[in-house]
Parts: sequence; structure tokens; C-alpha cells
Amino acid sequence: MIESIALFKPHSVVVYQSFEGGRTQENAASLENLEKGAKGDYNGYMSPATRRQVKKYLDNWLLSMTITTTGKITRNSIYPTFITLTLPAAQAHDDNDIKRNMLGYFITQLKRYHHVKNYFWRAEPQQNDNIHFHLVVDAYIHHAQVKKAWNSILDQYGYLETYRQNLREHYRAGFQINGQEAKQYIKREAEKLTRAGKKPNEKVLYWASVTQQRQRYERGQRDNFNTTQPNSTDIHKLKKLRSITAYISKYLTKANDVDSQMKEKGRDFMDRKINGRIWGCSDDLKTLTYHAETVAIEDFDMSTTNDEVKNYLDKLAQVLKAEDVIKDENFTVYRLNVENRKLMQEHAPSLHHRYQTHYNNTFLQLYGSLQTSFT
DNA sequence: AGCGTGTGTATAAGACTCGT
DNA sequence: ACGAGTCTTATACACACGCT
Repeated sequence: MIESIALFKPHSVVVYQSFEGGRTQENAASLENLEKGAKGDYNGYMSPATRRQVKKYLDNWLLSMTITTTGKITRNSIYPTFITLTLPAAQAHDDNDIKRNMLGYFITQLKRYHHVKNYFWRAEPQQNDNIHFHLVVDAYIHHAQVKKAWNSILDQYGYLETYRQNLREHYRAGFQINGQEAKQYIKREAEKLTRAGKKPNEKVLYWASVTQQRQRYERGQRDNFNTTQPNSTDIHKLKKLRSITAYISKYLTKANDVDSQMKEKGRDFMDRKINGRIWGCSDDLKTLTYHAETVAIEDFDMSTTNDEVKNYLDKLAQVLKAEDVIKDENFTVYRLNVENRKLMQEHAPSLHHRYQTHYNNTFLQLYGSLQTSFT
């Protein structure tokens, strides 16, 4: 029996063939590769297969939130938030220790006090070789709360003291500008502005950083930097949900990011690969799937076709540019842009309804027990 | 394009304890 | 109640390849 199945993704429709019966893995190279897992010989990159899998979780999780969340954002809202966690001083613990104790406890705190139910995290090396984390969570959290929680954990592991000691050292002869910090500040803030559709002014940002540094210096003078809190966190509230869905899943899974950072320093990525896992998420996210429908079934002399889906796919083939229909012996991909994403509603209304229902159900599956906060 | 394949070990997540 | 730990256990991660 041959079944062709269509997956309805946010930015594409993929049609592939499914055959009855299982397969066995007998290729020697493949089996040898599997041995690598046993030895821990990972290369530290996210593989294309893993990237696909992660994208599936994020696409469906975020899309379920965009479709079902409406109205006012409150403290109890289910709302995607993007957090970056960094170490404010040179890394002094093993990656696995940091993930287990520091990141793990941070996530526990988010769940306990900040209404976070589902999460996704990704670990990457920074240019300074420190590990750092990107997280996506499903609650609206104030940036000060995030900073407080992470800094308190950093404090337990000595990173705040080292950071403060470095500050004292840096300012031993009075105030001076930290050019490296200003540079990083400009980069980070410029990205933020660009994302918000504004044009960054480097000079303005530079002086903003200097002002920030001077204020920190002056506050620090009062108590020898004993209470200075580093900016170890960065947070984005994701307001334009639809466009951001693509942004996050792309950004978080882009191996080239790390690659290019390392190339700047003339080094190979292997010099600094993350030990152990490089990503993780709550179990519930792992159950998520794209909306799938059977297009046709062929069984000996019998065949059945889902006419509505078939017609919709034909319509896409007509309307889309040639380069947006990628056809192979075994699969077809229809790449959708903002405009032709509307075609489903128009040309296959009941399919569109089932598609919507899929995401309503996805949302209920994840948050059913929390529905009251949304009505 | 998706999916299934195998495996040692790191780890997620819950259970649990203990102190406040 | 909660924080801060320990302990247990089931799971899932890394990967390349072949097939469809």
C-alpha cells in the first residue's frame, strides 16, 4: 500500500510517500555512526535531522499560541518569551554542571514562580568560549525578574563575585570606558532596533553604553561593587507572533551562527564544542506534530483520492512560481509566501477549518487546564 | 522531504529529605 | 509553604544512511 501524505507547515506544504511495513538498518557506515553516540563523539553541531525535529516542535508550539491567544496580555497569559542567559565572568564549571545545576534550576524557578509550563533551550559557545543559552518560554515575564533569578543562581556558583572582582580591577585607577563592552552593547541593541523596524545610530548607542558604564561605576563606588548586578540576561517579548515564529525556529537552529563566530577568530568550531546536550525542551513539546492529511492511497487496483486536498495542491502548483515548487521522485514541497498562504481558506475551506482545529487542539493539549485565563 | 534504524550514557524530572 | 539539596529511574540524545 502506498499512501501520499501532505504536511501543512506554516511556510510550506510537503507531500511525501508512506509505505506500509517497517525497514531495517543494515548499512555498516550507518551502524558505525550509531556507535559514536556510545563514545560521546558528537561534533557539537545541531544535525540537519535534529534541526528539522526542533523546528517541528517550535513551529507547532508557537503557532498554537499565535492562533489561540487573543486579548490582553497579563501576568498569567500564555505568551512566548525569548530569553538569553550568559555568564558575566569566565566559565569555571563544566558545561554539564552548568546545564544540570544552573540552567536546570533556572527552569525550575520559571515553572514555580513565573507560570512557565513549556520551554525550549539551546546551548551555544560564545566567542569568549563561555557557554550561553537561548530559551523560549510560554509566559510573560518581566526582564527584571529574569535577571534577578539568573543572577541569584550565578551568585551561588561564584560568578557574581568574580564579575565584581573584575570590575574593581578594571576601575582601580578610576573610571574608564570598556570598549569591548560598548561594542557588544551596540551590536545587541542595534539588532533589537532593527527587529523593531527602526534604524540604529551607532554613535547614540555608543554613548548610551558609556553612560550605562559610568552609572554602574558610580553606583559601584559606594560599596566597592559589592552589590553590582551584571546584565547577564536579555529578554524579548514576542509581539509580532506570526513573523517571529519563523524567526525563532530559524535563529535557534542555525549552526552557521556559531560557525561564523569561530571563523572570525580563525578557529575551528571543534575547539569549543559544548559538552553533552546542546538543546532540550519540555516533554509536552515533543508530542507536537504538523497537521497532516492523506492525499491519496493506492492499494493494488484500488485507489482513493482526497479531492479537496488534491485540488488545493493543484491550485498551488498553478499559482506558485516554478522555483517555489520543489519536485522530486519521492516528494514535493510547495513553498508559501505571505500572499499564497491565504489560498487554503479560499480554495479548501474545510481543509482550512481542520488546519485551524489542529492548532486549537494543540493549544488545548498543551494548556487545556489553563483555559480560564484566556476567556 | 520524512522516517526508521541502534546504543551508551547524560540527563530530565519527579520523588524524596531536611531545614527554615 | 519553599529552598536546597540527594537520589532514582526512565528516557532520549547524538549521528549517517537507505528507502520511499
